[in-house]
Amino acid sequence: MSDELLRALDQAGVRLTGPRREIAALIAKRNGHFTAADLIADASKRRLGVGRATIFRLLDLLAEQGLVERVDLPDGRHAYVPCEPSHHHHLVCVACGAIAEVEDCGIDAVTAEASRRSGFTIDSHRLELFGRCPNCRSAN
Amino acid sequence: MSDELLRALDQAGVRLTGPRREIAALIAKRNGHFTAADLIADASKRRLGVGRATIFRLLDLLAEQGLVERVDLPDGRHAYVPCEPSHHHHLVCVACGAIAEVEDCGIDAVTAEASRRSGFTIDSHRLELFGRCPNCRSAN
DNA sequence: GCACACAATGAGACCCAGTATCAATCCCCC
DNA sequence: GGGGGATTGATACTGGGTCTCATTGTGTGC
Ligand SMILES: [Zn+2]
Ligand SMILES: [Zn+2]
Ligand SMILES: [Zn+2]
Ligand SMILES: [Zn+2]
Repeated sequence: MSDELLRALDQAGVRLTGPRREIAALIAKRNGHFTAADLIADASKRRLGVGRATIFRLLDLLAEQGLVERVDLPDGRHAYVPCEPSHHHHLVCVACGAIAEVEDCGIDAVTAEASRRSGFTIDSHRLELFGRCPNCRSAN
Repeated sequence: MSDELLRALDQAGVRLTGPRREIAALIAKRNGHFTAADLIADASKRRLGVGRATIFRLLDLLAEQGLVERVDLPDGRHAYVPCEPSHHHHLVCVACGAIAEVEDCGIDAVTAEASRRSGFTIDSHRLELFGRCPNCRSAN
């Protein structure tokens, strides 16, 4: 479950403290995207004594390591998605929050063309796809 | 300058009030992206009596009409970009905030392929490109 | 041009995400 | 097992954005 996250953190030379283990477990138990507020609520519901600040700090750490990625939802909320530390994008179900990963984004051609026309150099890009997962589509 | 915004609002059946005209003028005077806080600062600097709430309300309205688009900066801030109400994306200079528009995003193929593999239906997408404009690149 | 119904405004309180601070505590390595 | 530096949590704080509501301003029909 959360072993994967913990192993990756350990590998990166991060101390595996009690609170971090507990938060990692909370993340592992979630599916789809989640917000910091979700984790804070989870933690308080289970009366783990972890503070808000610690949760934000761990999320920053995980994001740095690419183990989690920030997604900006269409409504402006900031959410996180657990993911592989390689370049890819996310397909977000707007109904239930389920996530699918898009491995090869294939927009290098798009960025190259945009760069040529505009004269900008392009350092990075962000692509998010929003729709409905198979479950939510049929449940409709 | 701001006539374009005002005309579009009028066309949409929105009341052209004094505060809205003033805020539209502030937006027209900006170039590149701006945040709500920027506009609030502008307004207070010129001692226009417009309230914070009015600025947020107009931004929502403009966004609804597609006259302005929300951009999530890499650092998580929410900014706005004045733009045409047609599908397109933005190329944002991370150094000075300059904006270029990418007319044809050309990622329909990407979304179609992602949809096929994942079983999701895709309603919308968001693509943002970050880099440096020609000025900032040479100024380096 | 005038009055009226109703949308819009602004002041302020309010809420929530995220950050800063700092003394107490905990890991990890020796 | 001990020591030193990283981590933690309580708390205060900031800043973005929303809500409320009494007051004002707009467009409209006459
Ligand atoms: Zn779904
Ligand atoms: Zn990509
Ligand atoms: Zn620039
Ligand atoms: Zn597009």
